[in-house]
Amino acid sequence: MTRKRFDEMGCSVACALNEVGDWWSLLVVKQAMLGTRRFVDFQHNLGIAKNILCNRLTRLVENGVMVRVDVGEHGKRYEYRLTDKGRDLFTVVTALRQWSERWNGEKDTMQLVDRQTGEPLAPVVVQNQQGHPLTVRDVRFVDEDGEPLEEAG
Amino acid sequence: MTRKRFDEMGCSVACALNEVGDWWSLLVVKQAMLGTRRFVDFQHNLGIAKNILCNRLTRLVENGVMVRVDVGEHGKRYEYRLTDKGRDLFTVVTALRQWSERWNGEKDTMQLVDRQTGEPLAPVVVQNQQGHPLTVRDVRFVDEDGEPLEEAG
DNA sequence: TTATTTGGTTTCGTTATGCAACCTTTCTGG
DNA sequence: CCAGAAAGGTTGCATAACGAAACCAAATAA
Repeated sequence: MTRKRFDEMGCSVACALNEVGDWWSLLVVKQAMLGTRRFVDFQHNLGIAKNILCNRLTRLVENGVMVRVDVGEHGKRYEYRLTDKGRDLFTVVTALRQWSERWNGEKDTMQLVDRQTGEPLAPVVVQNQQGHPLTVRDVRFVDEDGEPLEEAG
Repeated sequence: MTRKRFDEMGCSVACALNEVGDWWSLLVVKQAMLGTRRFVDFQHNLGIAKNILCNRLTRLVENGVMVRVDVGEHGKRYEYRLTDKGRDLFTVVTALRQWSERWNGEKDTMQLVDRQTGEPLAPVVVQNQQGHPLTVRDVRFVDEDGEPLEEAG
């Protein structure tokens, strides 16, 4: 039995999870955002098994989230770097981090601050076009024609 | 070998992934945000195996993301509903959805709009205290004492 | 030139996932 | 009230993913 395909469910969330939805991928991306680029550094910082790391990096490269750059002077020695697509996951990672801190307490030894001001970041929120914050209760789910969706059942 | 514990890595992202980081959990949460509450409805809408769904719902309840409410008139018949903690994942799910739509195209038959105005949502962004958008390059990672972190290696 | 580091691959045992069958309790139609 | 269907699981089995450690070739450092 192969794992369920998430990229054919007609759901963009499922599609995203198909690329970064396993236990390790987002952690690798997060680590890359901290500046880690080398295989061994990912391995040591994350405590991940080498074969799993190898597999994840390969998949992230295949999906365009990271690129493998040959930095060897006389042969192969690699760096793994985030692409624009990968860097764009910053919102997701930050939202996840903040959610965890809100509900599970500060278990992180690390904090994110604005490089300019040194102040902590504002909470990530969903907003409408006017910049007004929205909760899940403030939105409606509509189909392509703008018709309301009633798919509770 | 048990799966790696993510809640003891001193990383809030890892801690979050420990709760909702498997393939299905976030999809269950997303489905609940669409209004789904019953076991069979989750099953049909997601196409998930019953034992996996059972396992995920149990874990989500254990982690306080959902609650199981007995709605049977003369016995047991359940509804699974999001808690405040679960609803707070709206930001994460929306960020993930938008990321997928930006980079993989519109593969979703569903759209989110502001219930009031009917307009599509604004992109979820990370901001500083003044409401200015920040990319990963605009932030610094500091430890508890505010000292810059250089953990690339 | 030898030792060490890097970036893997292989092997093997354990865990997770998917599918189908089955089971008990509750609701529905007549 | 009774038959049948539906809800909400559980169990068993087969396959896939994961984790730890051993091993290995190429590149670099000493």
